Amino acid sequence: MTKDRKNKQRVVDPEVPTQIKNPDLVRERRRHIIDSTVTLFITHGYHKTTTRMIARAAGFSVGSLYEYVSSKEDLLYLVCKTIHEEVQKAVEEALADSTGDKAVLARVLRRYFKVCDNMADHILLMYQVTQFLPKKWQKRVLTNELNITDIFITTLNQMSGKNSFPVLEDNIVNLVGHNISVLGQMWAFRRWHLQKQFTIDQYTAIQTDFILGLIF
Amino acid sequence: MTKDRKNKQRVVDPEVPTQIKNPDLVRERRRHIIDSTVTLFITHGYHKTTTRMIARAAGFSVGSLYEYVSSKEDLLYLVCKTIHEEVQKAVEEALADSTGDKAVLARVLRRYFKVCDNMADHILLMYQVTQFLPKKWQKRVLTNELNITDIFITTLNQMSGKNSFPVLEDNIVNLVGHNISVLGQMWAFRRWHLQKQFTIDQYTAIQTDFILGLIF
DNA sequence: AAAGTATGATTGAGCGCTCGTTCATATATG
DNA sequence: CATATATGAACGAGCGCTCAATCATACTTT
Repeated sequence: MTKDRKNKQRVVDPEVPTQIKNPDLVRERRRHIIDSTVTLFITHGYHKTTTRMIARAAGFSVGSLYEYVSSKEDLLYLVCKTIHEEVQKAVEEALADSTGDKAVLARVLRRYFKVCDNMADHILLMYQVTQFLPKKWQKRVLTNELNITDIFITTLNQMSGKNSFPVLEDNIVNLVGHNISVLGQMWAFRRWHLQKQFTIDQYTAIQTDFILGLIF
Repeated sequence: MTKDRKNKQRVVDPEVPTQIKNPDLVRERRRHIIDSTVTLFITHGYHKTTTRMIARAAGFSVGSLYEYVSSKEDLLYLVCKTIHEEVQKAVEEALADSTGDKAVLARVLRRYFKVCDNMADHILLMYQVTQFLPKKWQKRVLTNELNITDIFITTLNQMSGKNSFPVLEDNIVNLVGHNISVLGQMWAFRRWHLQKQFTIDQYTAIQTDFILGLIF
């Protein structure tokens, strides 16, 4: 045997897998693996999900799995990144054509809370799992996570002073943006408790009053 | 010897350790172990903290460690429980003599946010780590966690209609209670980002306006 | 006081096991 | 035959946890 295991040669960039030639195949299967993994992570968490489970769920052998993904950590990164992109995209769609008056802002909020409700599992997963990423990747993902707050902040800044909107000072804008994104995500966190008392629509309605109250 | 290892006699209730006789000693050392563990969990997280690290940090051997604690999971439970009690106690103190007017509520909020700032690491740890508890214990801890929201809800209910307070409907009280506890804890979550723009005092001031705005 | 004994407390090498990862081999494709 | 892809047994690092052995101290006995 005398294999020298010392030339570890670990793949550093998580984007690049090992040896399979057909790039379309790779893309498709990676996507498939990520989807399977997300489901497993949601139900069992990161640490209790083994690579064997992942392989099985995706319909591969462990060996094949490692043709498409360079490590479990890599997979974790991909999962975080994918979920974030989905959430970000959904939020951006919800905020489309968001120049307007009070009623428009209310609609934006309604859509955003809806997104948080639909993607609750994913949002929760991101919060739980980001902490296990290596610091450098963590930063990349977390920076993105904050972007959702920033989306609201820039949106509010655009609205400020126009139509029926009062001119908002920076502090207020920042905090309102923060509160919006947080109160949405808190629905994901505390859903099971809150659902005993509110539907998502009621929650949305009251929180909207709440937020509009601060602005007007 | 011919010891029959079969009489496993595992301790079920996490409160009860194994064989050391002096109960005061046990209490004191447990406390010491828990404190050391909290620090380790905060810096490394639950899974990356090994029992060997814990023993070392507490100044024991692994063997001794297991005289005071029946398993790593047990220790996790104790950590969660302890932190929760500390937070709960701090919050209750902050809400002492909370019958009064607008100004009193404002003071209560100020105190609460202060607690969240002081105990930020602990609050964060609880959120991160509860998920690794066995389900049955999870419920016990999480139920408690929600108590903090409930403290605000009952406090608000007591204030409702008295002094300068308007009569608040149930829905509003519930949601305001929820928002208060959440916005405080969010300071712990997003401290590093928020601190770039706000001091805890500024944050408190604006959020207080925010919350009072909804009530009045 | 000295020697003997019983008991509580401490230790750390090592057991059993899990799980991420690899690689020699098999199979499919062209 | 050559090349691309798939497989899962085997590896070994690392972990939680145990327990026979050792130390420390108090209590008895002579």
